[in-house]
Amino acid sequence: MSIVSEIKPLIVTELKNLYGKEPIAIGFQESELTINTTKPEFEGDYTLVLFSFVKQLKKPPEQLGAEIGEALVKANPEIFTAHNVIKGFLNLTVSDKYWLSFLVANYANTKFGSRPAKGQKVMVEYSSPNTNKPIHLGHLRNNFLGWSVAQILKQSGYETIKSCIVNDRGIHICKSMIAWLLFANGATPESANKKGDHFVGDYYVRFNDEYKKQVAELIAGGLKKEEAEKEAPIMKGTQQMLLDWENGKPDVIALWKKMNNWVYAGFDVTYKRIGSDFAKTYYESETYLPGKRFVEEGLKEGPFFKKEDGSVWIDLTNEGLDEKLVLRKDGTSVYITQDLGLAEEKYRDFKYDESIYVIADEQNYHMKVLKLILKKLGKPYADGIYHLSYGMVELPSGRMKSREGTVVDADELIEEMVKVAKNKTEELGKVKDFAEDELAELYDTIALGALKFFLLRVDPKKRMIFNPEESIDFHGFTGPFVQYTHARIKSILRKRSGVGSQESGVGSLLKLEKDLIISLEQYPTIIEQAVAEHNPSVIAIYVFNLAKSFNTFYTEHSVMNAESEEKKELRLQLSEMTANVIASGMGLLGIKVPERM
RNA sequence: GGUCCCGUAGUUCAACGGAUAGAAUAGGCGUUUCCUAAACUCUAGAUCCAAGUUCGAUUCUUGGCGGGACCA
Repeated sequence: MSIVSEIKPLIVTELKNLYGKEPIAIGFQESELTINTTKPEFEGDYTLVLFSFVKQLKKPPEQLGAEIGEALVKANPEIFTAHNVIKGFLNLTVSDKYWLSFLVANYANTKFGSRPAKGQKVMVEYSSPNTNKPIHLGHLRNNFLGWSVAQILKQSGYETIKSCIVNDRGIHICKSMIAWLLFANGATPESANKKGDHFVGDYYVRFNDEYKKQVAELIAGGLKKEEAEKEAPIMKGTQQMLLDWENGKPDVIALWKKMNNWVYAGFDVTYKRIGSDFAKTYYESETYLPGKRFVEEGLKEGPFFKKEDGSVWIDLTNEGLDEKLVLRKDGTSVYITQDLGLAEEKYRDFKYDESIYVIADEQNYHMKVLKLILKKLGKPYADGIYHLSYGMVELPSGRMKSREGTVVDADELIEEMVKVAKNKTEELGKVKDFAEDELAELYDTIALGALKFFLLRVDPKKRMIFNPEESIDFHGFTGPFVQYTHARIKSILRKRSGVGSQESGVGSLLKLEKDLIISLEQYPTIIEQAVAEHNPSVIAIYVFNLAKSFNTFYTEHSVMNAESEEKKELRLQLSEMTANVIASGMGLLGIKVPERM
């Protein structure tokens, strides 16, 4: 229960008491009330916007505000101590007593903001890599988002199932395979001393180089560009390999398994490092056939229909879209075919209430179609499908392009960040007594904290720009800033001797103390917002503001050398609760907070 | 050709239709015999354009201009 949700019914009650009998006022709804935190330049804590009542009650806002304010203070002296009206805004001051009792009740509660189980199941599908290349920056945004959203839901009382669909089949992996056959001479990740995903990715690049070369040669030999692209031997070989794969040719299957396993071994290392985990992993090689069956079954009952050439379609013109192809004329599946099958399979496996797909916004149309088709088929789980659409990560120079070699590799980026964390830490020299493994852990915590915070602090829906230089910054609106605040608080708390009394015995609060409590009090509301919007950035922004609020307080007022024992106790409670909320909020983002740094 | 998304300080991001549009960073001025200066304080700086709805528009509507994505 937050203060705002506590205030609202009180206001409704007073509105009814004051104006309920007037014929014009039919009813006052909590949902119609606009309550904001009061802007710092005005006196008060929370503000009721009066304009919506002005018309209804035909009273000037000043009079209206005065009447409501007076009635509220009179009826709830424990909560409100003062009010004032400026223009159309009623500013209410909440009593220090209220804030103090809130603090005493919650400062030691490390679960503050968590909710009891709701009995609802949510699947979160995220990460979903291709097996032909290593994880890059764009995947990182996906991974961090998916993990964080799942964590936020989990702490809000939902049962969550994290899943991943691996795109392990198709032309792309065949390209890596054929390049390996042609150029590797039997090399392996071990023999090349390379991470498996990078190793396989290199052959994908190698394929493209060779392909380009062959195309150029053919064009020089007189072929048109289109023909050359079709006729290049390496491409023909790849297409043959894809057919062989579908027909289950043993040596192709064996090679495919071998190379995919190299990739998985590489992915595992990265996943472990960034903290991604999955309760269930699906593989496209296993879901594309059920996808076809799914369509074939739907064909019997409509709404799928077959055209003369044998291709299968669904008509979405009534929904404002076109006819969509769901099975090619040769019976092979298209992208959406396997997604239909997978949706069915996921529901059968877990009977979810909601199924979140963390997928880039270039798939908006695709996901819309997927949901529409399932709805049209009358699937009970269709409404529960939610596309968590996120914007692409771009470089200052524009979109990352693998062909131009501008893709930011995840492993390299993390290494780079760790290096910067190490240099900076050594330069400051605050943890010289740390053992080597403690140091390594700290560098990882800071590096990943910076990276995760950077990618999660922006509204997922928005495209974002990654500037390599700025992103590595550890100052300002960054993960390390928040981590540092936490470490400083912990440093204070370590100095505390014994257990303080529950009641601090302080009667009133200073401005900065109160600001901090108000900020702390908003944490549960912020989580609710993050849940409703499927948006971790509100937590990142909140936790940053909280840290800033503490830092301002910290420089102004001493905790251990407070003016009195009572003040000291109060500030210890404030510090402890701030540390708890920071740790909790950062935890929701998948970011660790150090005891020292 | 059709559908969708986005335009806010130099830059990267905020702002349920609410008060003088917030931060961070880069720039300028300061703070360390006192709990960690990866911090804090002060300063300067922005809503793409034009209409409309509204007591009130960065937010909603329409039309431009600019950028991006997708579909056939």
